[in-house]
Formats: sequence, structure tokens, C-alpha cells
Amino acid sequence: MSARRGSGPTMHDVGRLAEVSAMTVSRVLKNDPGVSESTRERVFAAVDRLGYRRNQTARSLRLGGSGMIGLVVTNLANPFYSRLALGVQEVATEYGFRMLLSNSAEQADREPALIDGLVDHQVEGLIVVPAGSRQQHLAGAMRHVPVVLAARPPAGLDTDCVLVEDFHGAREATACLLADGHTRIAFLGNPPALYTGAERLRGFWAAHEEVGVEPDHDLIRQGLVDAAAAERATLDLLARADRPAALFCTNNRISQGAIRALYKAGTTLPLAGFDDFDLADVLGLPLTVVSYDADEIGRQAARLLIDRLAHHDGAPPASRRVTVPTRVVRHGVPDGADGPDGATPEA
Amino acid sequence: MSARRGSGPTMHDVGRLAEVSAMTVSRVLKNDPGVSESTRERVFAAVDRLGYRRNQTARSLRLGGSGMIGLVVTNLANPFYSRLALGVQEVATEYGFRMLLSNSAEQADREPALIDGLVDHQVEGLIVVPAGSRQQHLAGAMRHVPVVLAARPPAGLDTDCVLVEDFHGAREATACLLADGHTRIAFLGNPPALYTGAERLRGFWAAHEEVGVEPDHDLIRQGLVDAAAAERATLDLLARADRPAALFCTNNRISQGAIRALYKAGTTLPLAGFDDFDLADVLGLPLTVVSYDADEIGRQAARLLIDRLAHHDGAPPASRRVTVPTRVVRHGVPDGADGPDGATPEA
DNA sequence: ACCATGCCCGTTAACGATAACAGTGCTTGG
DNA sequence: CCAAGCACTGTTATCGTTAACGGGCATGGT
Repeated sequence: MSARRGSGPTMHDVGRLAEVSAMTVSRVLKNDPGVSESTRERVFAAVDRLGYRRNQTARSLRLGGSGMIGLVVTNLANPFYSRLALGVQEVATEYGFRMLLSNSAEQADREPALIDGLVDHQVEGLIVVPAGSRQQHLAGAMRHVPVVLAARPPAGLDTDCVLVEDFHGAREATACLLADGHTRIAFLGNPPALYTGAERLRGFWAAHEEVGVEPDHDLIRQGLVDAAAAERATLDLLARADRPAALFCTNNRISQGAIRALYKAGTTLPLAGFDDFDLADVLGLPLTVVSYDADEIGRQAARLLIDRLAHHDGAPPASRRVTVPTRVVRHGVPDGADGPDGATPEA
Repeated sequence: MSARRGSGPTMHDVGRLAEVSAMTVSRVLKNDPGVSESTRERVFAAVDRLGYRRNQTARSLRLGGSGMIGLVVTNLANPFYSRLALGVQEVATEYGFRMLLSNSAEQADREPALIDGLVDHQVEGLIVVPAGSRQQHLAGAMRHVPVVLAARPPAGLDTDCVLVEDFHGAREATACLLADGHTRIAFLGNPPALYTGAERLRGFWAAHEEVGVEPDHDLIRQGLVDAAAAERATLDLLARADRPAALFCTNNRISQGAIRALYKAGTTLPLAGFDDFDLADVLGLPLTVVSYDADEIGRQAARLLIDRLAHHDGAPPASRRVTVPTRVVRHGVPDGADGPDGATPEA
């Protein structure tokens, strides 16, 4: 009823109804002081009556800024990344930005197209969790907008990034297992080409060196891409004559696969893993997890990006690297009598 | 280096370099056949050299359509909604749309502002998981763009929607508990003002009627908003002299809270719940879950929306209601010897 | 009386891309 | 030899909004 064909009413329509020009409507909506009170009221009345909303597309074009930032994650179904996205959105909203989200589904070859699409939509900046280990395709985007990497560091690029204490967390969790007296620890890891995979292995190794134990190479399995692969690898380890005395997993999906394998095999082993996950505390396993605030990664990344947007004119600051701390959490076993530990304050 | 001040090179810049007009550049990039091969090559060369990308904002304005659809979910951190979002994105991408995502964090009062923001950004349609039970605020948005509701039906509105078989799923899962001989079943539910809360209670009730059992009103707890509330309610139930013989939970967070309570109380009870969740199969509980494809809700919602966008000129079809089927999955107990059931084919 | 000053509001010209139209030069047919 | 057609490319106007400027009108100071 309101418009003839296309979208909705324009400022001209509002102006016609309020008997002013479109410019005056623009002024009213911008809270420009140079408009009389009576005119202002007429304009607001017309806006209400037509259900008018400013066309953000036209504003973006005129004002030279879309008010959007782009986020590319590898797997939104993983709570880690959805929390990261929420952290980005929280800070973005705070600064008046909107978030355009893409999911690369861990396919590095899809990533360039996603990024180009976001740049086409005039995002003012990008936050990317890179799917692959190489990132040349980001160089093109960086010619247009600032880019911040999350969870993985730049390789051959000069950008800000936000990382987790991968090395430190893995070292500490492994140290817990060693301190408990387990020396034959299996390592179940994601692909070593990924930064997190390499760093967490380094931490695993460092913890061993500190206590003078040599890890058994036969117990190191890398390149596990999902829970199913981790489950198979674990079953395989359990079938060995010299089965490991404990397990270290480099992320939540791998931990879950390993736990499923233990369950199916009807056995149990002390397990330490990167990333906390739901119900980790009720599995009845001696479970040590490296916990950290995934939202915070998103928040920090958004802050770095928006800070850069604010100073895009001055001398560009050197690229920064922010680290989000990790914390080792020991989930007890049922008979360990440690019921009321730090269990779920809110979530 | 490329641009003087603002964003990036324009078609004029490309044209200048290729010694043609901006119009010709536009034609080349649109794959218009009426351009000579030599010109085409010069243009592409200039595009490459400048790293030129079409300004989607300007195109949207001129062409009258932003190529974006908006999605509002209540809680992206819940895997249910992140999967839904992935489903929306999958279909949106297939049809050349991009997804603008907002999270209402279950706060119904924030929702109107989020929706207005999306409309301002010229989304061509909206998919909304409404946070509250009333939806008047959607009427304004519907004057601008088509709206599809997901997971909850319209109340006082005429829109398409995609629902889960809430009633049927709850009835079937409850029936499983009853069939196993449990008659004193506690109901742990989300707020009854929400459609899902009411429907699932109705299903719970119907299953009882079918076998001629009267549910005990004292065992019905509604209005549980998170896992912590469910945990408290469960501990309270367990403390009763006449404790329930089984539990029915209306969503994944409530199930998790109940499970945590059981664990802390050092006891176990048969449990049925809506929504499947990670590791449900390794908890060692007699656990029955109502499983369904959250991605599919998003896909169907996106399809309904895009279908309506395609026919926006013709007679608007009557509002449609699509239902996504549920499936009851029984996760066994460890000594139940049902190891290789339908456990994680891919995910 | 006259110009300076402010207030309020309209006009014009962009932002970048593109549909519609208008050439330009070259070929073809009568 | 000119009209008509084709292949190719440039001009103009437009999408909705807003910065910059200009103009009418009233007030006030001299």
C-alpha cells in the first residue's frame, strides 16, 4: 500500500506528507539542531504514519562507510566459534557496527570467495579465522580494509591477530598428567600444518622435557580432523599391547572422539585436552581441560579492528598480537569427593 | 596507495587505466556480450592491476535489492541455533544471498531494535526466531519485507513458519518412558508462555492419557530458563520423599542441568529429553532424546523466504507452515550391549 | 533606513554503478 | 551512392541520502 513498486517510502515521500523537503527530513532524523520544533513534529508524525526507515544502503554510499564488519569462521557449529562470533558482535554493536558472517566449513578453497563477497559488500574491516595454513588470498582484501586474524597467526602477512596461549596451555595440561605419574601419554592432534596443532604439540613436548621424560613416538597421532577420526585413532591405541597410560587431545572434538572410544572399549584412562566442553564435569573420567574464554577472542579481535578503523588516517600502528589466557581445569571423578568445584556458575 | 582517501578504486579508475568509460567496465564485469575482445582484456587487466572490486552498496542502490537476508536467533551459543544459521546460510548462498545475523540473547525487548537495524540495511527478507511470546513488533518489518518465523509459530500475525514436531516428539519420548514401566515422571520445562514449552507439555500429557496414567502435578516444573535452573529443580525433586522414577526435559540445556544434578546427587534415573546433544551416548544413563535436524529448519525457512521473494509480484500465496520431523533416539547404558548403534556417522 | 546576523529551510551536486538512450564507424544491399 | 543495419562505446539520468551552499525573513544595532 505504501510504495508503488520497489521497497518502501523515501525521504521525499515523508517530506511530501510533512510538507517539507527531503533535506529537512534528513536533518530531523539526524537530530540536526537547525529545525523548528513544529516542523520536527510534523516530520516525525509522517515518519510514523508511513513506517519510514532510512535506507542504510543509500546512506552507506553517501557517507562512505557501510557500518559493517565481516567475520569468517571455519565452523559455526562448533561452540568455540559461535561464542567467538558472539564476542565479535558484542563489541561491534557497542561501537555501532553490524556483523556480516560467513562460514568456510573448514574448506580453505572456499575462503577467498567468501572474503571477496564481504569486501564487495563494503565491510569496513574483516576478522578471519583462516581455514588453511597459507593466507596469500588475504593480501587482496587487505588492500581494501584492515584484517584481524583470530585463533591463528598471520603467515607471510602483516596483520593484527588474537591467539590463545596454545603452547602454554598444552604444556600445563600435559604437566598435570605427568605430575600424576603417567609417563606413557598418547598425543591425539589435529593437522600439524595448522598453527594450533603445531603449538600444542610443542607444549606437549616441552612438558615432557621439563621432567626428563621422552615421549613415545608411536603414541603420537596427528592429522585428526574430526571426532570420528579421533575415535578410530584412540581405539587403535587401546588395542596395542603397550597401551598408553593417559591421553592428551588437542581440541574438543578430538577429546569427544577419544571419550567415545574409551566408552565403547569399556575402559577408562586419564585424559587431558584443549578446550572445555559441555558435560565434561559429569563424565566420571579423570579429565583435565584447558579452558579459555572464546567470547574474549572475538571481543579482542573486534577491538583491534575497530581501533584500527578509528586511526586509519594517522600513521598505521605496527601490527599487534594479543593473547587470551588459558586456565587448566580439573574435572574430578565421582568418588573423588570434589563435587562442588568450579562447576557452571552461569552457563 | 590505490585510492586518494576513501575506500578503493572505482569503475572510473579502472576505465581510465583501460582507456574506456566506466560504462564499458560495467558491461565487461556484467558479462555483457556487446564488448570487443580486446577491450575486455584491457579492462580485466586494469581490474587486476588495481585490485578492483565492484561496490555492492552502489549496485544495491541502483538495482534495488541488497542481496541480503536477515536472521535473528535467540542464542547463537546454543548449537541448535548455530546449526539453524548454517542451514539458512547454505540455502541463501545457493540462491545468491548473503546472511546478516543478529543475536537477541533471549531478550525480547532487544529484538525490535535488531529487526529495525536489519530492515535499515535493506535486507530483502527476514527469518526470525522470536524471543518473546508476542510479536507485534514484527508487523512493522512485514510492511517492508517478507518474514518467516522459525521454531515458533506466529501469534497474531500472518507469516510463513517452520516448526519442529514439538507435540509429537514429546509425546513419543514420554511414551518410551511409560512403556518402560515408569509412571511417576517429572516434567522439567522451559517457560509455558513459549510455544515450544506449551506444546511439549501437551505432548507429555497426551502420552500419559493414552495409557491412562494421571501425571503428578507436584512433579511438573516449568519456567526453567537455563541449565542452572534445571539443576536446582532436579536436586529439589530428588530430595523429595516420593522422588520421581524418571525425568522428561524439554530442551538440551534442561537435560544437561538435570544430568548434572543426578551426577552430583550420585544417583541415576531414566531420562528423556527434547534435543540431542554431544556425548549423550556416552553418559552411561538410560537416555532417550528427541532428535531432529536443526540445519533443516534453517534450510526450510530460507526456502520459504526465497520462494516468497521470487513471487513477490504475483498474488501472495497464503501463509505456509512447514514441519520438520523428529526422531526418538535411545542412547543405551554401557552394559546394555548396544555399542554400535547409530553413533556419529560424520559429525 | 541600512546592513549584519541568525534562524530555518530549499537547491544542487555528489557517492558508485547501471538502464536507457544516443551516437560513431563500418559493412551490406538495393 | 545512400539507406539501413550491425557492432561497439559514450552520455545522461537515476537509485536514496546528505554535505555544502544559498536565500528568505525577522531581529537588532548604529
